[in-house]
Amino acid sequence: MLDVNLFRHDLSAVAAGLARRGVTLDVARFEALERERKDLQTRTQDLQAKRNALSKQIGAAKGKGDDASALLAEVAGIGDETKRLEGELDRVQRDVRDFLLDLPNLTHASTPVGKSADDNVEVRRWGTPRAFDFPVKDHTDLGEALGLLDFATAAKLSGARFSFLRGGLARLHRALAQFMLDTQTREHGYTECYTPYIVNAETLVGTTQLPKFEADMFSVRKGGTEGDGERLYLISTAEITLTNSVRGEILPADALPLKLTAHSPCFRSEAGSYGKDTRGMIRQHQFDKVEMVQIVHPEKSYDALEEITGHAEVILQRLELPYRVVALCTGDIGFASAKTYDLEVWLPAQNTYREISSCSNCEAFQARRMQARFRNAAGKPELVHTLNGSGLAVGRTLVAVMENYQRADGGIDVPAVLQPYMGGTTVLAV
RNA sequence: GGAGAGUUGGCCGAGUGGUCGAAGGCGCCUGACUCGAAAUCAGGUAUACGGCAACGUAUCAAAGGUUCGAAUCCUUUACUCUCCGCCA
Repeated sequence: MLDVNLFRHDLSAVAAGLARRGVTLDVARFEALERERKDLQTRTQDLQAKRNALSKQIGAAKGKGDDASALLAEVAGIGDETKRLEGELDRVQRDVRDFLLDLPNLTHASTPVGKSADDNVEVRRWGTPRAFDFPVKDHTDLGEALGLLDFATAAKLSGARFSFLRGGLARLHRALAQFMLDTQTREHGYTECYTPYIVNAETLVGTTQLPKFEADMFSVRKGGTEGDGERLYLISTAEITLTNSVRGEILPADALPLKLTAHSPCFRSEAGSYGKDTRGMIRQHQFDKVEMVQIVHPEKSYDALEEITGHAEVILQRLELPYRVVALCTGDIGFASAKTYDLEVWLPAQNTYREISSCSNCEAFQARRMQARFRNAAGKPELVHTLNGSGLAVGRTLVAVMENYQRADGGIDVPAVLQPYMGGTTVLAV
């Protein structure tokens, strides 16, 4: 959520900022809402002040044993009018909030301006795609031929866009997650967390999945589908739980930066993505991810973005997977982010780089929704900045390992850094 | 699932209808004292919104209700704790 004071003081600047994203700000609507809010607030508060003053006099009079009936007569009628105004004020304040909740973050000056993913800007490349002297297979063919990847069984159990792994591939999947977590916790100073996978609506508002993106979430009801209990949601990323862990908190300054990581499943309904990446494990309703979150001092957040991106890159480097870093343009960047780097890994079967990590600086956008603050040098609460980055998406990393490490005989070599996690296994053999 | 007790400021804790945004303590900040520190003493110390300001309004888990007036009374919800049951 953007700062309402920015709207009040420099509406045209906000409109210009949002225009960079291709979002048109309804200036007239905001101005109308604000006018109404101001008018209602002034009138309501005047009336409340009058009522409070009279009520105090009644109290004082009764305390002295005086007759208060004249005062009571005077205050009669104020009550109903106050209540009516309070209701209207409440309504218009909700409208203002809803208006703000619907708008994306302003992008950072360094975020390239563009309309779509085509306008993203490559920042750097690492590694050289391997030259194959045999026809490459994609991970689906490789996995199914090995009998380790089974989409038919997954479909029987759950439907499309789920996968069922067996044997060495299931273990390789686990090895990847372990390796990622170990690297981030031992070498980069993150605290490992285990978090709930089911969260309430308020949590999702904090990290901006609600109210705008409910269609992308899976939800359940307390008390079963028949119940009318509270609706809860399956997390689409551990960013949700890690970031919301500081919701409503005022952190001491020396608690920053707070660096958290978690390995979790992620559940995405991906409504509207039909037809894209229908084959294989690229786009699934359920996948695992190791997520990194940093809660930082506002002045440090852009340094932290470079750092967190580097932390994700280390994983790909250790796995010796070629990748490139892309700065997302204003037309492709996420709702809450001011600046985002995507890491794209080389997939030989697709002969292209595909997203495997996304590292974002949300500045105070999430913090404002969450009221996540720290006590600054002046002793005053100030909003923190929040960052998140995948370190990495485990399922897509598995895909990248399978395709980049495939052998002519259809087997898959185990990357050296993963072998200790695989009991010394060096190859998933035919 | 059943029974009971709770939820007040950064923290502890008082407050059962009126001048209570809230006693007292701790912590923190400023000043005095000191060569300096400790101790002591004095003052200060929530957040948001409106207003140039004075000041006003709201907030005592959340929502609703009663009342001229609610931290205080009523209803519902959430959470915490204790005991019983069940369970990995």
